[in-house]
Parts: sequence; structure tokens; C-alpha cells
Amino acid sequence: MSIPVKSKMATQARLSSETRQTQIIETVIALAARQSPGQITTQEIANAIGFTQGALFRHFPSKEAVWLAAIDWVEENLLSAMESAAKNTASPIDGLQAVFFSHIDFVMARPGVPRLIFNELQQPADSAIKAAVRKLLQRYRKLVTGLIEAAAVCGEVDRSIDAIAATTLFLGSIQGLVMQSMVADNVPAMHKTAEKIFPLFLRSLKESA
Amino acid sequence: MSIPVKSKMATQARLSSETRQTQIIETVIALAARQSPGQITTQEIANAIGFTQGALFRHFPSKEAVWLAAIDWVEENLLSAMESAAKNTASPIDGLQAVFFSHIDFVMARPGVPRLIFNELQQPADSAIKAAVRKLLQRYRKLVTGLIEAAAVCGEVDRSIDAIAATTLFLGSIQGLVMQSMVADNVPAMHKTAEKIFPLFLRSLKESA
DNA sequence: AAAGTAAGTAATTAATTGCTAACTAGTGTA
DNA sequence: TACACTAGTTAGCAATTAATTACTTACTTT
Repeated sequence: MSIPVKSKMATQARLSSETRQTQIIETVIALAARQSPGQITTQEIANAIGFTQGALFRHFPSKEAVWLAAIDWVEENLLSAMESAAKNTASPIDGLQAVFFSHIDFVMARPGVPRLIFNELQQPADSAIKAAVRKLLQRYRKLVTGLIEAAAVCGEVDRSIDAIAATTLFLGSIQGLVMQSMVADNVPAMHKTAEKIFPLFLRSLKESA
Repeated sequence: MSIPVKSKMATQARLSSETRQTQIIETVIALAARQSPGQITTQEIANAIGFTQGALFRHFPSKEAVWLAAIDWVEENLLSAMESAAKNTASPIDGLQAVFFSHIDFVMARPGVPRLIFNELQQPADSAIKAAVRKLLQRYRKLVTGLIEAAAVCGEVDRSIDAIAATTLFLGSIQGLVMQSMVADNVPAMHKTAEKIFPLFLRSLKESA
């Protein structure tokens, strides 16, 4: 004898969990472009999608799972973009250049990404999130170190170069760029600045007089 | 006729507000070495000091004021250390080296500092905190750019060098180091790595063949 | 058409957090 | 000594937040 209650629900389009998951990840990265990733709430993500907050938990078991998926997304997309850019080049030096600029272009298109990485890097050492970032960066370093060593073998750069240290400088030069654009809130200027920075980096690899 | 309540207070030593302020700032920086600065709560700061949480607000009007003071502390201490290091050198190149390593030494002694800066950099563009960080970095860049330009005038480096871009690379090379130590949770290794990175940076300024 | 599954809503919860207020107690000075 | 001042405590408020739950409804399958 229960009286059925008229629903006032304005139910959202029903999309597959898979679709929602990618939507959630993309939303997180979009939101991270404008605010500190640590301050993004599940409510905010839901609002951006046009969801209720509870609906998010139909597609991820926890907030942490969302961040892990976002880092996976970055690894999948950024790394594969750079790796394929490196392959379509004639020499290791050209490969380095291709990696450098594909990273810059990626970040310009998705400014939230470096903020996400910076943020998760600050997590405690034993967290799952930090482990994921570590994995991503290790893959990145391997790609760059390989190219630098190959360039040394070809004689394109100083044969006695310390490829590990040079990789840190490579990553650092990009980070310097990213930091500058964050300080100045001027992402569009990144590419032009990158064109000045990369040649400087290259010179550091050259035979010293 | 109110009955006076026996107090169970185990009152902490009464220190001057000035003393407490520096104590709070140092605690924040110490805590930032081990966790994301954004997750540091007033309760945590108070616990570390041996305070109650309410007592903190006797010395700072708000949490934001604590962060602003911390950034001021960094500017005061890091910048002045680097500036004085630069002064006690024979040449601009030596000055750059002194700045580089005094920064590294500072960060090794206080690993919380770069995490603080990274974190506050992610605040919205219009926040007071971000403005403070901007000011700090501007002063930093001015110091480095000046040295590079002086080196160019002396002929110690390529006269056609872009000092602005080189400054970004200088800062980036330090950031790369810092990031590496954060990824690996291995601050002690920083100095040795720095000794490999700085010569690489220097080569990027040299006359190209 | 009936049944089952999965994605949505709405409401609520427990915990946390920044901050405040009322009160208490050392400290220095008139 | 008296008294103002300042730093401490305790308690609690208002807001926020991740997560859960009971219920509803759309789509798929048989």
C-alpha cells in the first residue's frame, strides 16, 4: 500500500561507465588548468560534467582512483606522443628536438597536466599516486637518455657526456619553461620561449673547446 | 554565585608573539619537507609546536597570513644568501656558480622550501600568495640575469647570449635537480648531481664552434 | 512484455577544518 | 600590590568534503 512518490529528478543522459570515466579524467585535467589540483573536489568535477556528486562514485571507487586514472592518462598520451615523435626523425639530435617540442605543444594544449604532476609529486613517498608519477618519469627519462647516448655514439654530441645528468638538464629546461608560464600566467608565450631554450640546451651537449 | 571551575590547563610556556611567529614559520617549512604544503593544517602546526590550535591565531590573523609570512621568510633568507654569495666572487661566472650552489645547499638544508614555492605557484592568478611568489622569483631572475650579462660584457661567455632565456635555463636546471630529488626521495644525492649539472649549464653559455 | 542491470538522483553522514569567543593565567610596570 | 596586557586553554560553530545509501529510471536481453 505504499504510495509512489512523484519524482522531480531531471535525470542526466545515461552514458556508459567507460565514457564517464574518460569524461571525468578530461574534466579533472581541464579544471587543473585553472586551479590547484589539490583543491579540486568531487562536487566540482560533477558540476562541470552536469552530474550529481554521488554519480561520480558509480564510475570510480574513490577520489584517489580518479587521480591514479588521470596520471595513467597522462602517461598514455604524453609519453606515446613523444615516443612516436622521436621515431619519425633522421637523427638522435632531431629526435631530442622532436621530444622537446612535442612535450611543449602537449602542455600548451593541456596546461593542467604539469600542475597535476607537480602536485602529485608532493604526495608522501609511499603513496600509490607518487609511485605512478615515478613510473611515468622513469619512462620519460629512459626515452631521453637513450637519445642522448645514441647521439654520443654517432658523434653528434660530446662522447664523454654524462647522459643521466644531461637528461636531468633536459627535463629541467622544460620545467623552467613551464614554471615561467605558470608565474606569468602566459601559456601562449611558451612556444616562442622554447625556441630560445632548446638551442641553449643543445650547446651544453656539444664538445667543449 | 557562580562556582569557579578548576582549570585543567597545562599551559604552555608563554613566549612573545614575535618568537612564536618565527617558530610557526619554521614549523611550516619543516612539515612541508614531508608532506604536501596544501595539506598542512593549523592543527598540525600547533601539534608540532606543542600548542593548542587556537593559540596559533594569537599570532597570525589567518592561515593565509602564515603562508604569506613563510614566503617572505624564504625570500629574506634564500635570496639574501644567494646575493651575498654572488658578491664574494672574483668574476660573474664565479658568481653564477656561487648562486647555483648556495641555492642547492639551501634546499638541501630545507627541503620544504621548493615544495612550498611549487605549491603556491598553483594558486589562482589573482591571489596575494601568488603575487608574493612572483615577487620572489622576479628578484631571483634579476640577480641571475645581471650576472650573465656581466659575464657577456667580460667576454666570459658568448656575447650574443640571450640572458633572459639563459636565466630560465639556469632556474630550470635547479628545478630539474629538485624534481629529481623529490621523485627519488633522495635529497642527500643533490649536491653530487649538482656538480654534474652546473658544468653542463655553463657550456650552454659558451661560444659555439 | 518481463526481468535484470547499470547509471542516475537526493539526502545524509562522519570527519575535518579554519576561525572565534569566553575564560584563565603569567609578566611587567606604575 | 594592583592592574593592564598578552598569551594560553577549552569548547564549539559553520562550512566543506568524500563517501554511502535507498530509491528511481533508462536501456538491453530474452
